[in-house]
Amino acid sequence: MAKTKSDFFEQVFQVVRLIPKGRVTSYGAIANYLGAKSSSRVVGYAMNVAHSQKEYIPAHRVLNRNGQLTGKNHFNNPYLMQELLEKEGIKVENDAVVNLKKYYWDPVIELKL
DNA sequence: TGGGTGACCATAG
DNA sequence: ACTATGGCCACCC
Repeated sequence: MAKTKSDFFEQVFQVVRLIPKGRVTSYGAIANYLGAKSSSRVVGYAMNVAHSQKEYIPAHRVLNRNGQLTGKNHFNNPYLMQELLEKEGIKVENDAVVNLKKYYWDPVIELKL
């Protein structure tokens, strides 16, 4: 692993990129996957700079524990996040994912070290 | 070095 | 049901 000042962010981006199309996960799940010591806030912080990354980060697939599109405000257009999700077959209403349990993708379970 | 901030989460009243 | 608060930990100045 290349040692960078933001090695943590890279790991977060890596996991986010691994999220299958049509699936979503939560900040807490990613934080838990990287290690319980990591707080979910840091994951959100990583997403904040995600748009600045060279690689495309499907940040629209990352939601909070409640399934709400809390980060939509950080997209170029607030509607973009919802549209991207619906484009992948995920229904979104009132800034929240419908049937979250059905689309939920937990890296701890799916990637299972 | 230290304080402020945050796209979160859980608990308490 | 809602708001308030603390904890969490990496990043930026």
